[in-house]
Amino acid sequence: MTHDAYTPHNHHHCIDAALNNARSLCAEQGARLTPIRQRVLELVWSSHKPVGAYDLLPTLAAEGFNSAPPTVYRALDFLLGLGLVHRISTLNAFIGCSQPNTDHASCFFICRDCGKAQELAASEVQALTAQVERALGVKVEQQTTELTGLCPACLEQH
Amino acid sequence: MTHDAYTPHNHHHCIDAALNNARSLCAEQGARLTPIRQRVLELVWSSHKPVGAYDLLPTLAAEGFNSAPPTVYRALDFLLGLGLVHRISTLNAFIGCSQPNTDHASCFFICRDCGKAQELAASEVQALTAQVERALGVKVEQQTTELTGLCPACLEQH
DNA sequence: CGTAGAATTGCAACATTATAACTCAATCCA
DNA sequence: TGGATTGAGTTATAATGTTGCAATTCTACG
Ligand SMILES: [Zn+2]
Ligand SMILES: [Zn+2]
Ligand SMILES: [Zn+2]
Ligand SMILES: [Zn+2]
Repeated sequence: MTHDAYTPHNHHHCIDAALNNARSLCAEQGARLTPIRQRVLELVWSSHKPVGAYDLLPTLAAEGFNSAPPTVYRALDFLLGLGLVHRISTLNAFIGCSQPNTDHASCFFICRDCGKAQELAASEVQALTAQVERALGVKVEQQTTELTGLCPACLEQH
Repeated sequence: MTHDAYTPHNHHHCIDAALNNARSLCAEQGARLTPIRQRVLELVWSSHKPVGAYDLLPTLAAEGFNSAPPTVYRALDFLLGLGLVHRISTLNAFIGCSQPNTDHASCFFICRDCGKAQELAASEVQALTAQVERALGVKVEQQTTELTGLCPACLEQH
């Protein structure tokens, strides 16, 4: 975790890193990072706040891309498949993955005030998987955790 | 946890227990368990599978209840507020809470094959909250975890 | 009782999120 | 080159969830 969403930083670095990750991952997997897919990834990474699919449409339209829902959802599905973005189910929104090269559960803390989300590589998340498999005799294939509350900055303002 | 969703059992006991819990909780809090609220709770508890809001409409209509979306969503909101049901965000669905008297995070394992969901009172879930608060300096107010995979029975069939 | 205030419900319209079905264009590979 | 595969354009529609307001029912209090 290089940049914390709640710590001021030059966010262009986040975007650049995300694009570089995407390019190398696509090259590696023989997947095509087409203009629209790349642009959608950039837009998702334009902040640390989860963004809705429909939020992207106006920007894409203004830039001359096709901007019908299927276009965006297809791009998002592609990015989800490669693990470059995560879906935040409680918000019906999407956010860039900050560790796209590792197989990991989707685990985020989301500030209910400023909306910024921080991905977590919590060891307890892995422990949870193991415990559930043991307790229930099941096989866990996917795991999403969404924590909501107040980030450090928003805590101070209250 | 009296009944495991993946263990055969007389499910009427689950429904009865849920209704009794609801009645006493409502009495305690001065909340009104109106016919439609009670019926929605029963229907949510009619199986161990999360149920969509719109799935309830036809049944309610057939029983003479008003069956417009707001009716169901209001009943569900009421039940959510009392902690009698949980929302499964990844499925846009609702399921009865199996421990409605305790303040707890929403944590479920959901079988992707048979659809049955089991609520979990995992200690790791609590540990996760604490770890995140420590690591990020945030205040966690809410937490939902959804694990997907195969339950014991469906594991055998594969 | 009887009535004011609050909570609940009925109802119509609408908003948001996501997908289906079919077409055509671009790219890849033999 | 030619055929297969993949990606994108287009239109329509499905699925999920909300707003606003009027009508009704319940509750509390005198
Ligand atoms: Zn950043
Ligand atoms: Zn914040
Ligand atoms: Zn049961
Ligand atoms: Zn519960």
